[in-house]
Amino acid sequence: MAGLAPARHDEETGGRLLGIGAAAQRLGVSERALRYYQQIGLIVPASTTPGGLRRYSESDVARVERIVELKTLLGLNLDEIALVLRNEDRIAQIRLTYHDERTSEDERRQLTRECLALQEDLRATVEVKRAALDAFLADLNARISRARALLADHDH
Amino acid sequence: MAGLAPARHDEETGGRLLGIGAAAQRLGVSERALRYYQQIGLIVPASTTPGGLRRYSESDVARVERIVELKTLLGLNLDEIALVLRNEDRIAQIRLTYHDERTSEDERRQLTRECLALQEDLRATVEVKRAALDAFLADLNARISRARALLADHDH
DNA sequence: ACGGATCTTAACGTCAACGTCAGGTTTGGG
DNA sequence: CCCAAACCTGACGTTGACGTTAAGATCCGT
Repeated sequence: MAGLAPARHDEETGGRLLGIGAAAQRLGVSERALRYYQQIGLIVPASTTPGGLRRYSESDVARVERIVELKTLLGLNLDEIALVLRNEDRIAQIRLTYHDERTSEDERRQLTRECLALQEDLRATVEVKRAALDAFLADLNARISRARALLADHDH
Repeated sequence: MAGLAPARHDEETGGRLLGIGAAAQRLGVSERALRYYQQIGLIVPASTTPGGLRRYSESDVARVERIVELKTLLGLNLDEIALVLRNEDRIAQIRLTYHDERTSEDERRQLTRECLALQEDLRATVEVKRAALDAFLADLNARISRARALLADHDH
């Protein structure tokens, strides 16, 4: 089974669904943002009431948290985030298909390779960013050392 | 003597100045962006022709490179970038007037300390980002390892 | 079955960071 | 001196990611 993976299917949502207001508050984003994310296909609430009100599950919340992370941390725009999420959805689907009896050995290997390639692609871009950030930090530290030297010199 | 904002000593520009077109092409930004950066006070070209054409020095180019770096790498907006650059200009100016008789010891120490604080503040935010990025990478690597394990298992 | 909080869609507004003309000016090579 | 290329200054347009009403529907506790 999935260890810590959010492979939660909505059969297991246990009734603890959030309205859009509560979800927005917990996430620290606006209701408008949640509707907008849905509008552009980033997320669909786990269910809706017969009257049409959005109900968000915990995995929905986690998904939005990921959206925010990808946005603030990696600086991706919503189109790029859509790509990443689609990849991850694909991976989840592959994992499901993988355990299906009707899936052949060859198919499974193929799917796993595809999944691996997608993840490694993302890792490559992230590592480029990390390297650049390290260089930036090194430069910054050098500047700080020089300023410190100036100070120490003056305090003689 | 235009000693207002840009404290770069371009005595040694050796005539190798770039027009806005060449500068933009080398930097991979638009001419409009360069004019806009000037408009909001991020950069002033090293000189202008008597007719009013902008001429960019190598240090101007370097400055714009820094702007782009701060933008793409740290995700700062132009207002925040203005803050960082002004701080760095200040440090450069302090370094230049280091042996100026008219600056008192106390003044120098105060300025240096102030700049140091600002730099360390920037470093703090950058390091937070770096830590988050590392966590992100670790998670990604874990996912990749699991996928690899799946593959190896199947290749048995 | 009612009323107030919560939510709906639709539509227009906003802001940063430029893009894109239009119409006139400057420059550098021949 | 001439002219095409490069450049200038406004001024208005665009795009992404929402913010903000407006006018009405839905949910839920009593």
